Amino acid sequence: MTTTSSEFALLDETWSSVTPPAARRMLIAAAAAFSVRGYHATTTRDIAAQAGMSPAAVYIHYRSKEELLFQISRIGHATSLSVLTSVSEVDPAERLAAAVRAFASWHAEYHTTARVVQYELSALTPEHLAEVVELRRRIETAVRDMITDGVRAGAFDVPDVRGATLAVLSLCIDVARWYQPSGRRTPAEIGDLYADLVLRMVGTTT
Amino acid sequence: MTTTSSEFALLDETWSSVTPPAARRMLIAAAAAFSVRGYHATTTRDIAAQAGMSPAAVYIHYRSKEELLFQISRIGHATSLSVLTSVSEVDPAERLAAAVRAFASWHAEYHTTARVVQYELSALTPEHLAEVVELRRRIETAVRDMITDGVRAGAFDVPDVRGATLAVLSLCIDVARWYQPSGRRTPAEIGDLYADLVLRMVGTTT
DNA sequence: CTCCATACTAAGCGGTTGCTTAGGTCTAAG
DNA sequence: CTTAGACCTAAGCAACCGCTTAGTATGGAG
Repeated sequence: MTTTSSEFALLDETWSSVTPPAARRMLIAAAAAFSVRGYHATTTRDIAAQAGMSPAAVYIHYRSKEELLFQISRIGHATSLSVLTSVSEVDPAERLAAAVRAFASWHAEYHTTARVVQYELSALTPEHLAEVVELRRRIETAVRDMITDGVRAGAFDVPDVRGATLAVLSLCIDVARWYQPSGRRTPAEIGDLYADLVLRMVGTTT
Repeated sequence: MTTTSSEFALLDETWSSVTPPAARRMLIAAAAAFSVRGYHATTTRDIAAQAGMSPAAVYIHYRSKEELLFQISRIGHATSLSVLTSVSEVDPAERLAAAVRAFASWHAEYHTTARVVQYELSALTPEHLAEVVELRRRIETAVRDMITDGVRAGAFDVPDVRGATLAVLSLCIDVARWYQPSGRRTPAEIGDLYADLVLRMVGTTT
C-alpha cells in the first residue's frame, strides 16, 4: 500500500534532505510502520510492502533495519531541536511560551515520527544511541537555558530549575503518546494549552 | 536467572493476588522482560529462563504470551487506579496534591510495570484492550473529579478542566518513561516536585 | 550498436519464533 | 504399594525472521 495523503505530504518536509527519492520513500514507510507496530514487531517485508517495493530493496539503500531506525531517530531529533530553538521572541515568558507551543504541537502533528523517536531508543546500537543522546542533551539544555534566563530576569519564580525543565520536556514529549488526529484538540490548540500551563508552572509574575 | 532483590520483593506486593506461586513468578519474569526489551522483542524462552523454568512451563499457567501481557496490564492499571483513589485528604488542594504525589511516585517506583502498562496497549487483543480501556477511563475520571471539586470550591483557577486533567495525567504517566533508579531523584522527591507543579498548574488561590 | 553502472526483484538460506505433544517426576490419598 | 493428578521438561513443528545471492530491466555514455 502506497500513501499520498496530506499527512505524508507534510512528513515529506521532515524527510526532504533524504535522497535518492526511493530511499526517502523507504524511510517514510519505515517510520509509519514503526510508529504503528513498534520497531521489533515490524518486519522488513512490512516496510518494503508499504514503500511498494520488494523486501530486498531495503538493503539497496540501508545496511540494516536498525539503520532505518537510526536515520528516523537522528532526523527526528534534529528536527524537534530546530523547532525548539528557532523561536524569535526575546521576552523570557513569551520566548518560553513560543518554544513550548512549537515543541508540543510538533509532537502532535508529527506524533508518528515522534513516537519512533521517543520509544525506540533502546533498539539502537550503542554507537547510534550515543549520537542521538547528544542531540537529546542539546534539547534539554535549550529548555533549561530559557527557564534560567527567565529566573535571572525576575520574570519566573522557579524553586527547582532542573525539575521544571524535566517536567516541561516530559509534558511536551508525552503528547506523542496520547495524541490522535481524531481527538478533540488540534495540534495548535494543544500548543496553546501547554504554553499556558507551562507559564503557570514557572510562576510567571504576570 | 532468578532474582530475589528488594525491587522484586516490592513488586511481589503488586502481584500478591496471583496464584499459584509458579504463575506469579512467571508474571513477574514477564513484566521484567517486557519492560526491558518490549513485548514483541521478548520471547517466551526469555520469560521462562528468567522464571527459572522451561519454555513449555509458560503454557501450563497461561494460554498465550498475550495473556501474560494482559494480566500485567490489568493488574497494573487496577493498582495505579487504587493508588490514585485511596487518598484520604478532604481539602481540594491537599487532596489533589496527595493524589499526584502518590500517582507520580508509583510510576517511578514501579516504572518497570508502568512501562508495560503504558506502552504495550497496542499488543493486546481487542477484547483485552476493551477491559483495560475501561480502567483507564476510571483513572481519568478520578483526576477530573478532583479538579472539578477544587474549581467548584473556589480553590482552583482552571480555564480548561479537561485540558488540565490531560496534562496532569500525562505528566505523571511519563515519569515511567524517563525515570531510572540511578537518577538524581527518588520516587518520593519526584512525587513532591510534581505535587507542587500541579498545584501551580491548577492555579491554587493559596 | 556496445558497455556499464544503477536500481530493482525472485528465490531462498540459516536461524528463531510461538506454541504443541508426549512423557517424566513429585506429592498425597487410599 | 498403588494410583491420581498437578506440575514440569525434552524435543520438535510449522511459520516467519533479517538478510544474501544471482540475475533482470533501464537508461545514459562512447
